[in-house]
Amino acid sequence: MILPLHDRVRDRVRAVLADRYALGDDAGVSIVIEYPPTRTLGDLGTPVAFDLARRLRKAPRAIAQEIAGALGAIEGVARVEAAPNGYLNVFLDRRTFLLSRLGVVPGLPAAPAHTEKAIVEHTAINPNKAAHIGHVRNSCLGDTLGRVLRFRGMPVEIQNYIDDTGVQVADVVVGVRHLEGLDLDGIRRIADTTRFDYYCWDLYARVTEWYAGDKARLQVRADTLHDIEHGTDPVAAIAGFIADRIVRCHLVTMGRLNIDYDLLTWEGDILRLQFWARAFEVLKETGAVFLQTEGRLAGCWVMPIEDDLAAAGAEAAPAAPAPADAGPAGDEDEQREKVIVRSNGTVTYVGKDMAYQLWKSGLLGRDFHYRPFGTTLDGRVLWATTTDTTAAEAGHPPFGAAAATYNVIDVRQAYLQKLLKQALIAVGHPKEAERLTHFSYEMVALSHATARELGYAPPADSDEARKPFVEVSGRKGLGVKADDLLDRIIEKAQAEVTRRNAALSPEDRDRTARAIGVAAVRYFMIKYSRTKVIAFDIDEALSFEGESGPYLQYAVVRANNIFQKLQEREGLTEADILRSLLDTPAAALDGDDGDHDLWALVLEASRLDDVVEQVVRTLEFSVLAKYGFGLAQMFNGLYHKSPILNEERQDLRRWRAAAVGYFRLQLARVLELMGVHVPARM
RNA sequence: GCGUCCGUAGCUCAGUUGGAUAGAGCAUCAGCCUUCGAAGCUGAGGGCCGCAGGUUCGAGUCCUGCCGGACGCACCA
Repeated sequence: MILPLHDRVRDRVRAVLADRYALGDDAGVSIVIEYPPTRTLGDLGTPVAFDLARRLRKAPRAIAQEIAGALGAIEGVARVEAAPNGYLNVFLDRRTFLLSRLGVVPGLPAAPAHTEKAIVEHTAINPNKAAHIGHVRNSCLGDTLGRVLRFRGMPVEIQNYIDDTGVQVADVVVGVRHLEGLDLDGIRRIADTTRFDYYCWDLYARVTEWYAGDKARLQVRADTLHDIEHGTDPVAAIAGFIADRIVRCHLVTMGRLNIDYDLLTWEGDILRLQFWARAFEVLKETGAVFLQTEGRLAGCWVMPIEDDLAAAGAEAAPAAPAPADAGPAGDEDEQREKVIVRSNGTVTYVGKDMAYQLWKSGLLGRDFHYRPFGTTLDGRVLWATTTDTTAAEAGHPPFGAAAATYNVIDVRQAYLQKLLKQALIAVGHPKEAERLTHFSYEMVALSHATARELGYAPPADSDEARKPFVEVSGRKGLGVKADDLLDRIIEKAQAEVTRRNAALSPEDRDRTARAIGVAAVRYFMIKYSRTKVIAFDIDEALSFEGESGPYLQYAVVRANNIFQKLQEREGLTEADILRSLLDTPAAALDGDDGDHDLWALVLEASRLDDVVEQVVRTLEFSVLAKYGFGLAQMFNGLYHKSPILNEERQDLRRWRAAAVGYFRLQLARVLELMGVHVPARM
């Protein structure tokens, strides 16, 4: 870990600036710590002298030289140099650095842990059909976010929102009852004997077609929705059954990817427990919403939309809204408004979301009841909300009321998420709004090749054919199901594992193939910027070569093998080697022969904490993916160039082994952050 | 119309709060398995960083305009 050294260097430079140039903390000089492009130039560097050049009317190089001369000794630093171009470069004490990273000698104290809780909401798949590739992107990002926050010491609560009362579930209920003519027992038999999420996937597509055949049939949907909302059986019972079973399918699918949750929040409970009613009171009391009495929205409770939402006014435009009374001139609806409660008295999706968000931020003054729903991947109770007061209340951890909330939802929801934030401000909680983050990401589409493979080729002369990718459509049933993708990639991994490791037991082969498949899928989902549309190509995702999850795993497996062989052949453990380093000259690490690659690996491996900080700051996981890949690349280069087992010089092999030991520790951590396990062999 | 995002090598993409010679993977070509596992390594070719201005000691990165593309702006969720 490198950040404590950043801080130490930065503090010392700051002290020199204050001392020598009378530039205190209020002078606004930011001391940026970077990494010089090569290790011969230094290990850490700062361009601070460039910043000061104008202010001090001096050449950057001269300033850098002055600072370097005034710094004095810094613990853990071998020397500081002013580069000819004005950079101030820091060379670390390599031996001490590596030994302290490995715990052989005491290191710097760890940063204090965060204590505030964060809620991460992700997945939130409509419980009416199988998960597809787009959902996988959401869940992988959300799960990684949770892991990254926890890595920094923050308690995290992962929630999965279940929309069990919307039209999507209603549509499948319509299919069950009107297309299939089934009752609850009938659908239960099917659920018990088939891939139920796949069954519903197809049924849902058929219902969509059925509606298209005669618009009058939409009345059936409306009636079904009404029955679900009012708990009228048998419709409500069937809807409840479907949602429950599909959610369990989703949990299994996500579990295959090492993704799980602490709490399932059911939308139905938000309504039944009057969360909305309470939120509505708050919204009315604070004037955040008001009853529109005229115009086309007459009879609706609406929220005025802030200017900066509609038009990107850079300035705050104080007191712009001034709702209601004035009544904007006639039909010109200058003042834009968002309907929260429809004229028929029902609440919109945004309203429900506001109630949910108020609860998440601890501002609602109500709580759910909780029931055990299942078991998490690590054997804890997976909780779900409930209205049932007699359910097992005891023993559940406190839920909700987080200091920070992250909503992982695709970019198309940006507008609504912004409204949500605005609502928090409107009810008097700007701080909570500040700490509400919409973690947005772009869509997953299909490459033309993959769409063709799935039997969907847009007509050659159509607009679709000219686009760079083909859109996924859940309604038409067009898309790659998450489980199909996983099945295929694991099957392929298994063939590869079998070819390479004939002696492996079937169980080990299976486990290994699953680990590799997960790595391939999860790395693929992480390696692109979240602002980029992924044109999903099945062959590309299935590839295990080059920049891929398995490449990272393979590097760790190789490193593990070295230590295994050391143990087998010479009875040496990593601990033995580390102990022996205390009185071994560190020429190998110091690069006395002009080769700094071993040290470069150590320094790069230590950057994980710095990378994680950047990841959290930018919410950009491609940074983590690239870091892991680059680290693995450095190791692989060294692996071919600098042998350990076959190295005769004791000092060389020991320091190489120590560096590799640190490398595998750090890369394994990177993989863990991605939710990827390292198999014993592959 | 308004807003958000994207445009970097043949293809797919990185590029850290502006910094040192713009980097990977795939594809192509040439090499490397008797030496810790070749899911690997080494090397080569391939770039008006969409275009034009501006700010700066310094711009792929920030600002303005334009061009091209995606998405959003419902009494749908």
